[in-house]
Formats: sequence, structure tokens, C-alpha cells
Amino acid sequence: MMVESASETIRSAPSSQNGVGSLSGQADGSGGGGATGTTASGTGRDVTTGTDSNGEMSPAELLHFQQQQVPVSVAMMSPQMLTPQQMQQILSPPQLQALLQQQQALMLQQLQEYYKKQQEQLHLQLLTQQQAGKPQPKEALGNKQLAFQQQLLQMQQLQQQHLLNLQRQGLVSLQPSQASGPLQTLPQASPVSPTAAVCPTDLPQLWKGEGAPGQPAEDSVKQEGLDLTGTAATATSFAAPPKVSPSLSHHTLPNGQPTVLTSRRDSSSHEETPGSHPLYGHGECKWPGCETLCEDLGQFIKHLNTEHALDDRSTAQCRVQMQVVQQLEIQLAKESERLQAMMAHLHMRPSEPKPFSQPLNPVPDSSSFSKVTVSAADSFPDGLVHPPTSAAAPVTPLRPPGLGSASLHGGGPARRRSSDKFCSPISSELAQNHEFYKNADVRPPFTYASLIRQAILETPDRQLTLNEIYNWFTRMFAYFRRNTATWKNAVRHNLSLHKCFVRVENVKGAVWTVDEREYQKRRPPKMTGSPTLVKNMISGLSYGALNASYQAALAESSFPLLNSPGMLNPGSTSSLLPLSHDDVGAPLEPLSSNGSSSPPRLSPPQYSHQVQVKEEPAEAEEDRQPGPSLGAPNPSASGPPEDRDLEEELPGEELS
DNA sequence: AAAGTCATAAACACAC
DNA sequence: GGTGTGTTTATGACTT
Repeated sequence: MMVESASETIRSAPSSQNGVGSLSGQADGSGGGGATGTTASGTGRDVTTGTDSNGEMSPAELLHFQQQQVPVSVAMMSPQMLTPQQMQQILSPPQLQALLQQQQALMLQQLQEYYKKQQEQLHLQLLTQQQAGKPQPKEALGNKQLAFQQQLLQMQQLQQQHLLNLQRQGLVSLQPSQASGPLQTLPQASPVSPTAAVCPTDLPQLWKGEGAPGQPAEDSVKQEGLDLTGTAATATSFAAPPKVSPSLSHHTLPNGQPTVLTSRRDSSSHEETPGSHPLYGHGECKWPGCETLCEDLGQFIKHLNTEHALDDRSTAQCRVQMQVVQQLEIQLAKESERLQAMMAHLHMRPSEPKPFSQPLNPVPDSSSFSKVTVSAADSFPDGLVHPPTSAAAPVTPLRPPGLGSASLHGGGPARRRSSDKFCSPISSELAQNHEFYKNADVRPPFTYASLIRQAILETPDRQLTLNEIYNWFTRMFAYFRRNTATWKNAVRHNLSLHKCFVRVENVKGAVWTVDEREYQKRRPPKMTGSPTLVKNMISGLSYGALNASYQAALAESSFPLLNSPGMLNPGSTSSLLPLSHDDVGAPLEPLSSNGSSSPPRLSPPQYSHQVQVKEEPAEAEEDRQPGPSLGAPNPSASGPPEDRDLEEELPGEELS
């Protein structure tokens, strides 16, 4: 009371402090570092803005440089994750152009290589099988081919669509050579393959770059030794994912020959016309970020030698480019695997047509089209299930073949209702980028609430003490290893503020649980945080994360009802979270069923599933749990539903 | 422009 | 008194 007034007045002063926040925030208040306060705001931000690639780069500068390059990857994924506006915000026009061109070229190239590769493979397969006298049902093969071709088509369509979208958005002006390729080749089959929307989610992992442990793809890339001259690592290497469907994986290489060779040749053959240079096109230098006009090849060569000589800067740029390529390769690998899974599958049951071609509505509006559909499809079940143990396992993006098909269901056109994808984006995103967040000082693109929930749900008991939550944060995110006061306060704040978090008294103290129902009640997503997120992430630095983040954020935002049971099919449900069993069974009864719905299966008290207080909740437990009353602040859940918490999860969770 | 979200910051109350 | 927990309120940046 009195106190309050007092504090209030006091507060007015501090409000200015917010200035601090906003200060850093000018770019975005909360953002980037806002939180992380001092440090971040100070350093981080300046960093982002400040650097200009100078001639020589110190390690730090190099880092900065990479940050600057962020846009590269951003642009790459952009269509799926950012609205054009956002992209434009982040990138300067020239940058945009350059990046997009680069992206187009790369994709094209890789697709073509991939295509060839696959053809070879098929050929080989056919031959082998025929020779082996194995009366392999031609039908099966035929189907395989069909499926395969469809997949390829799908990929191409995806690219086409992608380019079109870009064009439509005015983000890029298609250039004859680049655009024409895919466009011509593909008799535009309108239905843009949804699934195709290759999800870049895992990319960030790769981005970890050198350090990343066991990434098959990565490894192969490295082994090949990147061709720094420009054509970039070939995607082909991925055609032979080391661990894919056994039957197929081995065929990859025709003669066990380093794929590289062939592929490289291939690529050169298509790209390099006599008198041309992979880095030279349309009269200008195609070196990332450089658009210098060069009248002819000679001049270009000259330019190349002078401007892009072997120095730190060029090297750094190369590295960035390598990463970009790796990301694409990962995508390709995923698609490839999916394709193989499809083939494998069809081999057994050659009928199933491809479900995915739902006519994709032609992108309602630029901003929406991207919405990473796939992510959902991508999120694979096993997701977070891995206990957060420090198991620095190789977070392989590869999806278990069996699951591959899942994408078929889920992968819907962009705007699809989330219901189809029940996968919790955050969980999948985290699962896939677990290592990344763990090591990179990047702010995760989720709200505190969603993170807290995730932390809780990851535990078998679905309950955590505050301290355990803290630990989860620090364990899972490098970002939360600093500025503890700030985010811890935020965590507490969120716990108290949101109804979905229920405090349960325990003998040993109190634990926090999640009232899934409350959580689900949250209102539908909204495209939060874009710009902010963007800035944050960028300032946060890793663009890999950016990607993932965006993807996740967008995914979430586009799938409001991600848990809606209605659409769930058992199998997929499991993918949801670690809660699997319980969850699957009971819970999620979100909105779909009936607004406020009283979930039939749940007792009024709800708690959807879980919450069994550890040890002995004893009496306390009784009180809160079942009870409606929910322990702490939480009124009857069913009653005042949305009041308190309605936040994140689906929405683009960013923690700005 | 209003309303709603979210992140932050901070004041307070309590319990240990 | 210090620290950890929880709860609240205020603010600014953003989005719808």
C-alpha cells in the first residue's frame, strides 16, 4: 500500500533505466541484449553494428565479420522464415541481392548435382538388381523411380517456388541464367510441395562448424576438402549419407569414387561455360557481398585477384560460404534421406501416392508464405526425449527413415493449420539444435514460458524446483550462463505470472509443474517477434541459430493448435515431447475440442497429465493437484482460463 | 490508436 | 543480515 506508492515513485526513476534496455534497444528494446543486460547491450550490440570488415581481422573481428555475414544465411532461409519486410530490414539491398543470387546459384547447382547423382544411383541400382538376377519386381523399381522422381520434382518445385516467391516479393530480380534453369526445367507443377519446404532447422547444427561432432554430412564435407575456389562443396556427398537406409546407402557411389570428383565435374560442366567463371556472372563479380561490375572475364579475373586475394578476409568469407553450403547440404541430405525412405517404403508397398501435394495456396501474402511448414514435419519424435544429459551426442538431423513418412502427413503447405503438426516446435527445435544452443552464446528463440515448460516436461516427473529449472537453462543454453540475475528473475516472474505453471508443495520444498491445459489455452499465436527477434538473433550472432530460431518461431506461430489431439495420430503424438506416454494419453485437449471444453477425460482439476508430485506430495499435493485449486496462484484452471497465461508456445517464441 | 504480449527491472514479502 | 523464492507492478518495444 503505502509501500507501493513509494515504490512506485521510486520506480519512476528506474524507468529511465529502461532506457538502458531501450538503449540497447534502440534497435530493439528487450532484445538482444537487453536482457543480458549490460554486457550484451554493450558489447553485443555494438558489435553487430559496428564492424566493418577491414582488411585484416583479428579473431574478434572475424567473429564480427561472420555476424555480418549472418544475412547470408538469413537470406537463404529467409523465404521460409522471414517476411520480406524483415529481410529487408536486416539486409541492405545490395546485400540482399548478392545473397539471394548466391543462394539461388547454390541451390540450383546442388539440385542439379543431386539430381544427377540420384539418377546414377538409380541406374546403378537397376543394373545391380538386374544383374543379380534378382527378379526384382519391376513394378517396385518403377515405383521407386516414380517416387524418386517425384521427390526430385518436389525439390525442384520447391526451389522454383522459392525463387518465385522471392521474385514476387521483389527481393530479387531473377536473372536469366539462374532463374531460368529451374523454371524451365520444371513444367511448373503448381502444387508446391510442402514437405519440400526443406526445413533448415538443423542447419544451425552444422553451423557449429568445425567443432561439431559426428555429423555425417559435415564430415563428408570436410573430408572432401572444400573447394574454396568457389563452386563450393558439392552436395553430392550427401547423396551418400553414411547412415541411411542400408539398402540404399551403399549405392551412392558408383565406384566408391569420391563423389566429389564426379560431382565437381558435373557442376563445372553445367556452370562453367567456356569463358566463364563460377564467380562471374552477368557482368559482375559474384563473390559474396561483392557486386563489382566487370566488363569481361579478364577484368573480372583481375578484380578477383586484387579484391579477393588470399587474405584473412577472403578466407573468412570463404568460411562463411562453406557454412552456407553446408547448411544447404544438410537440407539436401534430409531430403535425400526422405527420398530414400520413401523409396524403401514404396518398395514394400508400392502404392501410396504422395500425399503431400496439396495445392498450395499461392502465398496469400508475402509475409506468410514462408512459414516453414516443414518444420513441423521435421520435428521428429525422438526430439527432446533425450534427457538433457550432457550427452554431447551428434545431433544428427537425419530423421529416422520410418519417420520420414511422417512428414508426408504433416508437411502441408505453408499455411496449414498447425493442428497437423502437433509437434512442439520448441521441442523439436531444441532437439535438433541442442548442441548448438548448448555451446553457442545465442539467445534461444523461445519465450521464457515455453522454455520453462520445456524444462519441466523434459523430466520424468514433470516437475522441477526453481533451482532445477535454473540448472536446465544453464545446461541447455550457453546464453543463460551469464547474466543470471536477469534471466532468473525473468524465470521466476514467468512462473508466477503464468497460470500454466503450478507450484506444488513438496516435502522438500516446492516444485513447479505445468498445467498443460492452461498452457494450451493460450491464445493463438501471433507472429511475434519478428523484427525484434531478428535483431536479437543477429546481435546474438550465430546465424545458424537465427535460422533455427526463426524457423521455430515461425513454425510455432503458424501452428497454434499444435497439440490439438484431434489431429494427432498416436504415432506423431509421441513426437511431442518427452512426456510422451502421459501426454499422449490424456492431455492435450486443447481448444479444438470445444472451446473451454472440459476435457472429457480429465477430471476437472485437470492437470492434464502429469503432475505427480515427487516424493510424497502428501497432503499438500492433494490440495493442489487435484484440486482445483491448484496449488498456488492458480485458480481453477478451467475457470479463468486465459487470464494469466496465454502466451507463448506457439507464438513465436522469442525471448526477446 | 488501442489492446495485448513479452522481456526487464525492481520492490516486497517470506522462509531458512 | 544474507540469500533464495515468489509475487507484483511498471515500462518499453512490438505486434495485431
